[in-house]
Amino acid sequence: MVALTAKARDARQVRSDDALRTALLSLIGHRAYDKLTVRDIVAEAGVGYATFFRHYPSKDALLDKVAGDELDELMALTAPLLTPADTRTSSLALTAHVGARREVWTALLAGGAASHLRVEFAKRAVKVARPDTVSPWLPMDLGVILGVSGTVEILAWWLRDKPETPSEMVAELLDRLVIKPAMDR
Amino acid sequence: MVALTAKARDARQVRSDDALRTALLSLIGHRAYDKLTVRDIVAEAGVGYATFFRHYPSKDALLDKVAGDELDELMALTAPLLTPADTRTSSLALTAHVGARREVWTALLAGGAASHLRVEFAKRAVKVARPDTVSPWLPMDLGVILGVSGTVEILAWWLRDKPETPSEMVAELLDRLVIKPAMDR
Amino acid sequence: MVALTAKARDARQVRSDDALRTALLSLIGHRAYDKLTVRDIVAEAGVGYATFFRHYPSKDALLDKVAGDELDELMALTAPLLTPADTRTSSLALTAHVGARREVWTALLAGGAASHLRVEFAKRAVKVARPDTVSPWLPMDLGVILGVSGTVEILAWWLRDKPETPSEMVAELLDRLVIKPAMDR
Amino acid sequence: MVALTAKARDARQVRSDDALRTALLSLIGHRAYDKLTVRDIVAEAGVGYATFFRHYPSKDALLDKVAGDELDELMALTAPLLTPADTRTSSLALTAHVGARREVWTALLAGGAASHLRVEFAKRAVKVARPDTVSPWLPMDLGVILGVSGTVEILAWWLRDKPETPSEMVAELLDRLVIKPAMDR
DNA sequence: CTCTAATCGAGACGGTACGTCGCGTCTTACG
DNA sequence: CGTAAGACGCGACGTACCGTCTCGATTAGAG
Repeated sequence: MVALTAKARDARQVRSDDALRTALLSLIGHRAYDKLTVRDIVAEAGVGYATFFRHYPSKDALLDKVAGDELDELMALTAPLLTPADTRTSSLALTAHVGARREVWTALLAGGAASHLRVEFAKRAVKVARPDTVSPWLPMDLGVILGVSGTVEILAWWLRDKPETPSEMVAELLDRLVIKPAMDR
Repeated sequence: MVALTAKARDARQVRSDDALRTALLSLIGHRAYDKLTVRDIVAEAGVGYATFFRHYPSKDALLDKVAGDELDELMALTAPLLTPADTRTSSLALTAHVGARREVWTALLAGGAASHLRVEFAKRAVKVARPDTVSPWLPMDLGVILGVSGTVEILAWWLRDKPETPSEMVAELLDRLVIKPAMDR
Repeated sequence: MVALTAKARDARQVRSDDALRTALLSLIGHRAYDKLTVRDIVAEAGVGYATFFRHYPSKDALLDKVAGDELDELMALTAPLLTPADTRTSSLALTAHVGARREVWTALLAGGAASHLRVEFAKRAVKVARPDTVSPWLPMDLGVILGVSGTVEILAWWLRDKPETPSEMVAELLDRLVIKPAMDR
Repeated sequence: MVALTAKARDARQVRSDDALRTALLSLIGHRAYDKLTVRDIVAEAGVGYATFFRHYPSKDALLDKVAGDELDELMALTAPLLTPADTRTSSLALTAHVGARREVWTALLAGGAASHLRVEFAKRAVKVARPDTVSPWLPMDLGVILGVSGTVEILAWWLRDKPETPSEMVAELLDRLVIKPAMDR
């Protein structure tokens, strides 16, 4: 049995935290992230103003947390599959997951949050990047940047402009335009 | 016959406008764009606060103007060269020009202005995009998005992380990672 | 049963409000009211700028409140005494009270606030004016105007030019020059 | 032949000056004096903005000039008639003159300019005040103040509230309520 | 009847104060 | 006795006028 050392959190804390995260995602779907105020969020969450700051030091911190969790889930699914031999499987896993959580990802990629997402995405991508996954002539840091950027742009285009496109076709585009070019030798 | 160059403006207007644009570029190099206030800009420009709004309705409008002008110059040089047959020439023209105006582009690509630049860039790119410059299997709007995004990311990486890289090598990367994949059939 | 004295307000509100009112009175003594800025007042009060507007919609509103309260107190003392038979008692009550609160009244009557005071004074005077207190040949509204105006002028002259004059003598002047002429038949 | 010594002014100056004075009087009839901007006045006058300041150092200066001229005319007519023996003649001259220039005086007495008028009026009144025109028990400066104030109030009431009242009746009120009480011994 | 200097219109400019808004802290009263 | 409600200090916003100034265009009136 594992002694759950860390933080045994008050039930109310969990409730407030959930409310805040849900409220952010809900609001970001209808309004630009930077036109959103902390007061909007707490009103939507049905939570006291000061309570927000007991959970997050700023609006950005909440966004980073929400986006970060979502990205962690995504990375856990796709990164292990990423081998030079079969990039298609990884691409498909990615688009399938995003397609399944469409609402959340639409909110994150629209409404001005995309740039925050990009940063969080890049942080995680550098951790899993291995030298053998990019071509020798391509500096690895640039490879990561382009991989993240291309992925974000394709997903945003998909969810924003062509939501009917099946995830397999998006995976194909992702593989062909972003992954493959970086692995070409 | 005198070539009446459009609007003959008061000399003071020109002076203030120049001061504002220069100030923005100068400040953006040292501080994040969104941590910049209009008051910072006018202080740097040595111009009265209200004068800012006589020239631009907002901080964003000034940035868009500055970035837009720079982009217009860039597009004028590179777009005419963009043919499917010889994309390398166009890439080289682009990186050479950016390298020549290194300070300005460094300022625009660092400091949080990159997302604004991306938007302005895309506006101009859709105007020059022709069906024969992207593959049939690639929706043209997505092609433009990825072209712009990839270009911005590579330039930002170059100027920020590897300023010593010769422009020819950057052009090679640009061509291979961004242009070619979109033209592949 | 607890006598709930109307609106039980936050202690901070009371503190800020007091500070603002005191600051206005203090500043108005040294500088013309219309040369006074809201920023001056909040600086004197040791209160944030925005806080001013959380209490009053404008500088005038604060003055009207301060002057109004002072006038309410004055009217409560003098109006009941105002009978055609014995106007002297009323006049004396008035000058005695003003003399007792000399600093406040000096501030209100000097420094350009007199015209505001006049208006507030008139509002209250019309409420207590009774037909039998002015002569038949004198329209009552004009009677009120002249009564108020004359009173204000005499008080201002007293406090500004002849502060040593005893209140009894001022009451005599007030009665003879302002009250009596309007009651003469 | 009269040698026009003084300033032989440029015809354009005279035109601009007239336009400004007329514009002020015209505007003051419809809007409160202190809600009036210099730009409003020059727009109404059809005169350039800077031109205003070539004629008057401030908005107040223009008002004082306009009001002052009007008062000079009034004083020239009424002051000579002011004798203890026959104050009625003087009162009548005053109300008759104001009635004849009704529009101008209405503008000056309404619209917040009354307090400026009061000051200018008082300046002129102290110059013509003679000891024998006020009672011994009444300090002369207070006599002047009350005379001016009462006159202004009565005129304002007349023009604002009871414009149909014949000037003779106003003169009667003025004499009985303002002049006589100050001369009573 | 011309020429020249005064005057003008137009309006940009540096300032100052306005009143609003949102932030993040801190207090207060209530349940 | 903890928490929501919200007052507060702060500081940027964008607006409105102020009074100064620069700029050509025009126009009076002296020669």
